[in-house]
Amino acid sequence: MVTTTPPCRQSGCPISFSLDIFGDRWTLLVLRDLFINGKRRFQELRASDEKVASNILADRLRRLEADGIIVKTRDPEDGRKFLYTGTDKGLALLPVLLEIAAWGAVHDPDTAAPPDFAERFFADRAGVTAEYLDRLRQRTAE
Amino acid sequence: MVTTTPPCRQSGCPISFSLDIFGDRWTLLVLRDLFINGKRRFQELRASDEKVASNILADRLRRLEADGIIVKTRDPEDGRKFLYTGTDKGLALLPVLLEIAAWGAVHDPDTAAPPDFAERFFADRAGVTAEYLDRLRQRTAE
DNA sequence: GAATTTAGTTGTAATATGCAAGCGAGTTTA
DNA sequence: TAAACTCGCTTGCATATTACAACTAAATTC
Repeated sequence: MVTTTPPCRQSGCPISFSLDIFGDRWTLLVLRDLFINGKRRFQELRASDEKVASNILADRLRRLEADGIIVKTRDPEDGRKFLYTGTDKGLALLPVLLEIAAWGAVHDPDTAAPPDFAERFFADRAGVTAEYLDRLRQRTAE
Repeated sequence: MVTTTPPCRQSGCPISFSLDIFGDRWTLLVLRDLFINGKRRFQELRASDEKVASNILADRLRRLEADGIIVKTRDPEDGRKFLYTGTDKGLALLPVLLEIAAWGAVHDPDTAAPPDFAERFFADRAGVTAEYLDRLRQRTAE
């Protein structure tokens, strides 16, 4: 079985604290799919380009819920499915995700990001972030 | 030996690209010590609160240099030592580090971050980032 | 030139991840 | 109402990564 115990480095450093939660190879990709790509269900998350293993995905979703970053609810339209939704604490990570995306867009010569994304983001971080947040809220309200 | 081959997920996603470079348990902590805590040498980096193993640290420094994020030079004052210094590409990650730090500072009840750090950062991201960058430049110019 | 410091490497054990197969609960079909 | 089908996982096992301790080569100091 996949462990659920965090590394627990506990040095008091806020970066160390954050990385104990999402400083691994998969967690931020899951949050990207949830918060930027608008995915909400297990199978949707599995279908990401990076092909996360189902046991790893299950483990990360469990941790994220335990850390209060997402909540898990049954899909009212199909009782087999669950919906994963970001909490306020989780959505507060959107600026982190976009900052990482902007750096990658600038430094990856083969990026698939929209051509003007990084430029727009650096010119108006708050505005672009709010834009992505609105888009997410619209989709999760459907 | 510790491998040096990156995961190479290559999906075109800028977040995935970035995480291939620093999406592991140690790389961002190394960059924190270099860019925020002003450390420059192997032993200084080893002495971090999180106690990174020497083989892991050596591997991460090697990768960061290969990815053009830091450069390694001999210390002119002591030929046994090397100095690790951020490139422009590397220093462009400072906003990522500070964004992560701000989130951690807000959500860690036991944070050791300065009490007003997150508040100041959210009020003026560019200003606070420039402040940290100046502080770093001063120290590396010594 | 002997002792010390620095920046690592090497071997081995522990831990995390990747992959394929399977399973139980809920849903659809007949 | 029962069989077949989804969905969200779990399990077992192989591989990859990390942790820990000991050791080494090069440069410096005494």
